[in-house]
Amino acid sequence: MLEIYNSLSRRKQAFRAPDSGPVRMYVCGITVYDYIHLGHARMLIVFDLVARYLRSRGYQLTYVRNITDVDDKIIARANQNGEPVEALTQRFIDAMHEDEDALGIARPDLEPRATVHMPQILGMIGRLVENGSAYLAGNGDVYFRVRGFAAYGQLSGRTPDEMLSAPDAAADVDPGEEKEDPLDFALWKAVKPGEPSWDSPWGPGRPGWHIECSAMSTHCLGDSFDIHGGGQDLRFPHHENEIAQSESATGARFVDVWMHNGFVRVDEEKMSKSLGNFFTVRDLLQHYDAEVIRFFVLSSHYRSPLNYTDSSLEQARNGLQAYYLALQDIPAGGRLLEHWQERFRAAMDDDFNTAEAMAVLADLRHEINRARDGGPEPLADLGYTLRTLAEPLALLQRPAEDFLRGTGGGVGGLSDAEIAAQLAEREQARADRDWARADGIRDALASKGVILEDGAAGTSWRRT
RNA sequence: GGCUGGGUGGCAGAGUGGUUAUGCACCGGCCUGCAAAGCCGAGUACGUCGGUUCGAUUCCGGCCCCAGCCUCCA
Repeated sequence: MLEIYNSLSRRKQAFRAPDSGPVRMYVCGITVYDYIHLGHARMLIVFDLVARYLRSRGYQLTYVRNITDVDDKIIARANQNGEPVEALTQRFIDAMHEDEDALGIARPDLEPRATVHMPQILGMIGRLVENGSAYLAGNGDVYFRVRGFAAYGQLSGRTPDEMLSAPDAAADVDPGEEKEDPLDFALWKAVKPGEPSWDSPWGPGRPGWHIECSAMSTHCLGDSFDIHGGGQDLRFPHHENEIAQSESATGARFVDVWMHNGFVRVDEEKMSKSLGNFFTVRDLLQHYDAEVIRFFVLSSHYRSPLNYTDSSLEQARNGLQAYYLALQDIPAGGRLLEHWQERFRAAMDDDFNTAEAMAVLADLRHEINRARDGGPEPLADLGYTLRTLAEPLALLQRPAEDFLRGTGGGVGGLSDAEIAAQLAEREQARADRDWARADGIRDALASKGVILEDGAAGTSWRRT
């Protein structure tokens, strides 16, 4: 039985799929004004994992992940670049897709963009104004009346009064805002010079950040849906506000299960743009295979902080390499060994505990190596089982040679042909029992990142 | 100040009221011309002070420390 930790109830709960129709999942995606970094990648990988695992468990799933393509930062960046907003966002949407593809992240079923859902956004704001949940201020902004929503604070575990007692709470109201209450937040921002705008019943302007997700998620999935995900930092205020808006507009319970992934840290500090301590996916891919990055991300539980240090990806690479070494030359065919599946499933059913699940895969790998010397379970079955179980993790799906001989992201290394030539030369040296020369060639290759292994069936090689 | 979540062996990272997590690294042995990979084996843990218990890393309480949110942020 699958259990998922629900941020709303603050405990693990048995997952209940809808009585009919697919499981509906919405995840807050990327605000596109720059290249994605490892923190974004974690979110993308985690929910890709959730989607894949749900499907592997037999659920039908509709997975929606939005793209925020209008907001303060985007506008600021576009102005800074002297570039139209649409050009900027399209550029980084393309870049995001490239990075996703590289990381083996399957596209969600729907990828709605805020700027093409203005009718839905305006419709929801209209309903909120009509039923008194929101109001038009003198400055042309439309605000949501937080005090009018009794359940406000349920997700963040704070009452409105507690929020106001924060040290800097009074500073929440920016100059130019005309809120009835400091906690109120903008649904619609009146246009300012140099900003893109859309017509609305309240005058030209653009949507606030939170409303797009309420409008697009309910538009794509219905007033109520099953899972809503995003990074930990979105829990408040973004998701709290989504609940308030959506439920005030529809009168229905918005979301069943809220999932929040933990942060990536760098030397125990949050990785973020504002701290400047981030690594973009593109930079990392220059040095490491994408699967190594995925392996690293999945090595810890999705809710735990993931600490990135200099050796993190080295460790991950060595670890992943061992799996592919075990999978090398495994006979084709085979069938799924169910007792391994049970162990794996038990781990994954426990709130997607990939760390535990990967320990099962490590044991399985060990069993494969033992089976080569004749074990109780057939090699082909063990290999097939390992690959099959790793499917929802999107790991170990390539031919072993591809991974082991891949460029590893290294630039300027030896070509396959050059390596082959060196190997032939070394074979001759070995045949001549000229060990000094053979070892010299091996050392020279090693210094260029090529590892040789002499086996019964000849010498094999791989790149580090 | 309020609210979250944490403190596990050299590093990463699960888990459990009494029995080996797992991986990487390191050490010994086997294998190898020597290596590598693999196998076999060893070692190094559970922030701190109390409490409950026959027994706590695991439950309870205090304390210390860390990270995050309370403002844009995956």
